[in-house]
Amino acid sequence: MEYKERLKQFIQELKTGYLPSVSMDFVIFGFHEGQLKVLLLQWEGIHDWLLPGGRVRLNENLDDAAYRNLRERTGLGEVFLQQFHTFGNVIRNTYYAIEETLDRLGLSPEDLEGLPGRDVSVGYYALVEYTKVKPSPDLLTQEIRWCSIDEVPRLLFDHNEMITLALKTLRRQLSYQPIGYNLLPDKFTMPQLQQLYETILGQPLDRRNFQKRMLGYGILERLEERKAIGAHKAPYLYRFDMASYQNALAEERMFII
Amino acid sequence: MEYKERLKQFIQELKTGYLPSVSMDFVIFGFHEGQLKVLLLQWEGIHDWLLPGGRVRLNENLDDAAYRNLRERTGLGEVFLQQFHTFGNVIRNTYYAIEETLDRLGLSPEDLEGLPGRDVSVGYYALVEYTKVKPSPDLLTQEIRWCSIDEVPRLLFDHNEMITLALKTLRRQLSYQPIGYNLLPDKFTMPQLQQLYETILGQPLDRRNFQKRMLGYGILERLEERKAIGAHKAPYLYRFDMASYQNALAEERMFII
DNA sequence: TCAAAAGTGTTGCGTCTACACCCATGA
DNA sequence: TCATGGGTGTAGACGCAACACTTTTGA
Repeated sequence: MEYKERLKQFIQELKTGYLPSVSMDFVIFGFHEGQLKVLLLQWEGIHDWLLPGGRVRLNENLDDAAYRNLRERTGLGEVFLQQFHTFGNVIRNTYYAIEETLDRLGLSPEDLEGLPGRDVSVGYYALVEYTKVKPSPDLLTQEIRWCSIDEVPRLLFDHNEMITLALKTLRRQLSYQPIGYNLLPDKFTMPQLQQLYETILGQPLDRRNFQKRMLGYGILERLEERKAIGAHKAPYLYRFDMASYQNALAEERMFII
Repeated sequence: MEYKERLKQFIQELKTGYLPSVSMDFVIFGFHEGQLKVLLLQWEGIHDWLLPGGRVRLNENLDDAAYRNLRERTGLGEVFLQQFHTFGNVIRNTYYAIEETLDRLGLSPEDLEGLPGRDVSVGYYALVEYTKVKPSPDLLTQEIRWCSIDEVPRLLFDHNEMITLALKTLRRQLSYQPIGYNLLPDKFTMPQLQQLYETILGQPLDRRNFQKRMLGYGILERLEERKAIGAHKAPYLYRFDMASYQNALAEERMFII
């Protein structure tokens, strides 16, 4: 069985080229059609979904590994990527027992000999621009796709928990840094930005106050008009003023919503 | 040389009983005489200081390992303990080169064979009540002691960076949770609490406003008087009302200072 | 000309800040 | 009785939240 061979080869590589007992998992957020989405994938031979993950090379910095793995999955280099928690429960698998998972993969415990029985996994969350992402499956992956945040199915291992915590962190983070620009196209309208905030926070916001506050931070640059969207007044386009933006970040200014 | 033998035995244990390539380090905060302190230790044979650390047993949850290690160092069980970052740079050693450190320990690189060349280290910070701590050195440790936060010397590895980030996290955390009670004795006065906050935040606070706010949170219980401290009006004693406190935490109420 | 969405300004309330006086105590 | 520190109340500033009308556009 060719797939099984590939799998074994993959495991062999794990034993030699990567840090044992350390892995990483990614909660990759995207925003599309008014919905917050996460990137999920499916291993071959298993019909359940899980978060994309990765491992650290022997001579690679942890954060570098994160960027590398993310690039391998999404094709994106320049993204917001941040550690949010390290998960280290022995039984991180709350859905299927490990044995059952192995069985479905067509493996026996002997195949894993020499690997530590468990990983400590560093959780990262990423904010990416939905349209720029080209999900690319790897050796083990059968399918990879976006899933709306409130339609996430039961995932393998502790990955549901990871998403929950990542979202919680993101919401909190939103008060410290204007994160929006990672999730939106270069040029966007104020209603789009507001919708993003409302989606992440899960609550409606006052249109006028929102605009006032956002402009008050002095990190947005207004461009010319934009028409298009139907029978309404055309909203302005904005762009993040990166200089002021970096400045604000450096000063650790608060962005309370 | 007996010490070297112990060291080798210790390393042997590492190879078999613990997760390879994962370690943890602790920034243990205490508060005493108006100063914020951290617990530092010194390895035998090396005159430099470093943070207490630990490793994870093969079958042990990460957080359990943290509590175990902390207990082994401080004798304390019930403390505030929280992950703040995972450090994974290949060269986490910014002071001495690893070789030099080995040399001072009387080891050669061969002694480490079989161990991965580097660790990913999960940083935890702890808030403990200064007077309750009984620092207990381990096999490798020569001395262990409290050090005022602004007199921390250059530490081995990336441990200075860890303290900096832990403190930053603590300051930020202070706005989300009233952390004070972990650092103070059961009964404390308002000026004591204020001093704690001022010390952690590194800025003076208005006495009246501070008291108003703290009482406003409804998590403090006022007790009878207290005399003692010199030729002044005796301040009230307070105690955290644990029920309301837990309640407030659960609601994720903000505690802005 | 109407419906739907976007742009903008003002008012009021509540909250935080700044500030001063009285009280208790030991020397 | 005085110096030192602790307890408390109030007035003003500020910021945020609530809110309504006008503009644009396509149907």
